[in-house]
Amino acid sequence: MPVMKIQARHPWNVTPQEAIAIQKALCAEIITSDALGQVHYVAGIDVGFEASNTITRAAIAILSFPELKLVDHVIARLPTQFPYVPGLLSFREVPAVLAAFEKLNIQPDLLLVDGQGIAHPRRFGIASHIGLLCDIPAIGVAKTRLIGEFSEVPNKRGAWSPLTYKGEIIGAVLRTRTDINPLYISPGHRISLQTAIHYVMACTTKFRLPETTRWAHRLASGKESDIQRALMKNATQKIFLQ
DNA sequence: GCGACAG
DNA sequence: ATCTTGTCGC
Repeated sequence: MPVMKIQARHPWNVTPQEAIAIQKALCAEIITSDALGQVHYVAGIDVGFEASNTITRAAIAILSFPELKLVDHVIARLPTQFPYVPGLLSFREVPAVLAAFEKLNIQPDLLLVDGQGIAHPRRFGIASHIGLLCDIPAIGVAKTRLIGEFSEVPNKRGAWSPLTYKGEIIGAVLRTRTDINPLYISPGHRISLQTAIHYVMACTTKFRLPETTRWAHRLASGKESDIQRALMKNATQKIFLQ
């Protein structure tokens, strides 16, 4: 039974120029201090494409926190209607993400989104956009850099270097594993950089990417066989305890 | 003008 | 993002 309904705040069938204007207007509402409660459920959000990019597929995986067990997952498919333009990623991917949100049976307390938060030319990356529209604390977790400068990160799990842009700290280059390339973390909405780093580390176990992201990625890739197995295993344990 | 450029 | 097998290394 769906538990979320997202209010439309602006159109999506817009020109790149209009999209930039929307970003500039909405970025004023982004909160980069901690405005979150207890975290019981963390969501991983990822997007993939099908049929020569004509279909956008969004996946959301909900994990219990801090156990990181998969407790819910949804997939939504929508026709793609915006091109990939660096800086305007959310206008291509978010419509499908919102459709997925409306299918969720559990409301997440924190979102880990593939892509940037405020580490964006207009401080309004996809994690900020999703966090604001859903009014849920959100963190941008990107595998590569969009903007900003940084110095080399110490080669040790948990170490990080500030990501700066025009004299401001907009994020962190975070080493989630020793000897592995770092991730680019930035607040999306209703969370500080320090707290964002804390939750990303808490969601990362033995791989480079957080478990939330890994589940969402598997879902967005279409390989659902082991996902169903994990859900069944979980359900079976619940029944066993009753 | 030239280079950079999340997914 | 996506097209895709084997393969190098811990």
